[in-house]
Amino acid sequence: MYYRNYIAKKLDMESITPADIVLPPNSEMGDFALPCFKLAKVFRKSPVQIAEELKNSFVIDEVISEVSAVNGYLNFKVNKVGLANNVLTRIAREGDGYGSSDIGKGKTICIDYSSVNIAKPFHIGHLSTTVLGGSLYKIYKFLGYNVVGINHLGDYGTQFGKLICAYKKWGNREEVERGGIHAINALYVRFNEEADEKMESEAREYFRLIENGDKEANNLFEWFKKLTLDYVQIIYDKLNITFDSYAGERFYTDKMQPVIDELKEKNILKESEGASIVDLESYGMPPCLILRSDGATLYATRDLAAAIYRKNTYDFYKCLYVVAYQQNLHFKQVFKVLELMGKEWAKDMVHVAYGMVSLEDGAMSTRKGKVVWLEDVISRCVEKAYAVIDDKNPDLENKEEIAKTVGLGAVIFGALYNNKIKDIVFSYDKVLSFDGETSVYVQYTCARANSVLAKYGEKIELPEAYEPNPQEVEVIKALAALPQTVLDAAEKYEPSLIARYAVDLAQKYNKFYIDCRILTAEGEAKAFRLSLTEAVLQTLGNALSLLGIGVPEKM
RNA sequence: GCGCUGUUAGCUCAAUUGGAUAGAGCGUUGGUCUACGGAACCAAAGGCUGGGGAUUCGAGCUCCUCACGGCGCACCA
Repeated sequence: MYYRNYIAKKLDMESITPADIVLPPNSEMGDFALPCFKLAKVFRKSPVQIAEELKNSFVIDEVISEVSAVNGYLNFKVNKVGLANNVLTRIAREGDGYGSSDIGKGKTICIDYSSVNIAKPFHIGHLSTTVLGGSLYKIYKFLGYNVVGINHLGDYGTQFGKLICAYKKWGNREEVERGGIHAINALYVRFNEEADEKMESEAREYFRLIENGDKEANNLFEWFKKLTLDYVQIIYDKLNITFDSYAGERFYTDKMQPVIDELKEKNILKESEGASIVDLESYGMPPCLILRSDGATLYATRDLAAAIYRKNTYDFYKCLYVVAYQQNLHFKQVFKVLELMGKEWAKDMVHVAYGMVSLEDGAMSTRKGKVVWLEDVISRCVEKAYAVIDDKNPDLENKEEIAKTVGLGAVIFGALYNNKIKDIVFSYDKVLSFDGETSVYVQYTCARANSVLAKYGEKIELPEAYEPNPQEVEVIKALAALPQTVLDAAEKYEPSLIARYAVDLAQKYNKFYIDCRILTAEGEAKAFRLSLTEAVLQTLGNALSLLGIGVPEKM
């Protein structure tokens, strides 16, 4: 942004703002450019002529070293010595904080993500919300926001009555202790396969018992809940995911009545076919169901209560829901109802929607056993990483640790590399591929950089007057782009921008690395290239850590 | 039927939000190889950006329309 501001200021014209300064397609043309087409109307001259005139009146200085006019574009080249110095000193000074900011100071962002269901194991479909939310959490923290990570547990509903019913009929304590969450899930699956009308009604009764505080039913439920949370915690630890609140659906049991009262009071609630709804027809949406005809609350009721509770508790600046696009309509309805209730903060609610995961032979189905468990994906990636390390670098210490960093990186990176809205067809071939645009490529680049620095082993001093060659400039420019990339990722709720940034920087460094000797270079070139290497290592590490991915020194 | 969303190289995806010659990875073909780590690098081939229209000096991006896929549309979450 610095250069854009500088150029715009220097041009000193009302109709030119820093946002008008663009980047040329390649750096031979220049480092920045001003398209003069819009100015053509203002000045009633051809863009070519305007560019030419601007070029002639522009005074070269110590920041901008060259100006040229090409086909209606005014192209600028910046002084590379200054550029390199600014970027490299800044990275050295800011270290792990390079790319961070304080724009979020004093603002709170709530992020609802992962939101596991009690008694259901993690499958590959839960990966997106978990790593997307986890990364947004880190990104906003990095930008100075106060962040509240919320795991909105799925801990309410008749399925828990079914589960208790199944457990009482077929289960026993040792089996569940031994089999953990998969044993619980098996009971639930069996219920859905075998239950008759009698069991269904028993299940409804058990659910009522939970609701009414029955001791036995609640003890069982709490036990299932604990087993689930212990189980997911292991996965969260591996994925570098943290939460500040586990207030789930049940937490809002006693917070829905006030919402219903408020809706009535504000005359928004309507009777329809025996149920209570908020009519959204004039907004082109189906009605939002608040109470079933039997008086029971619904999904939307709880989400309304949760939103209001979060606003009251955290006074958020924004409240994000990292949930698949399947629920687009649901969130549109809930947000609209909040607006109709007169909550001016309804505009701060954001549904961060992402694409669906399916398998190569179609949609996943727990009932049919067509499911890929996340823990299996993780262990296969780690095993593969171990095998490759063992093959290429058998004498390495901490091979297990490194394999974890590499394998888990691949799992996370694979889920974050593309635009979140794209659907994903899961395939083991893809997650287990460690070539090309992957976290492994980025980590490998870091390992190389580390290796160079370790061989040199002395303190590195950045030379002040070194004129970088074109390949070095490419790396410098890529390095400079991290702060803006982090801001963009936050603004668009899109961690993939950071993942792509990391690959881009790694590619540029690798190109430089192949063509330019570092340790055998002479004098200033050597010192500069070592500084560059240090900066790349630091910056790649910062980028990956925003995704929850670590960087091994060797691999 | 209505709404949301997607469609870019053989495959998986980018494209600085309307700018210059649409770029990467995988795959294919050919090359770099006694090294600062080959999990790398270079080169070639591969495109009417799903079709058609409109707006604009300029459209992969905006608008209209059609086609194909995904998701959703009242008592599940």
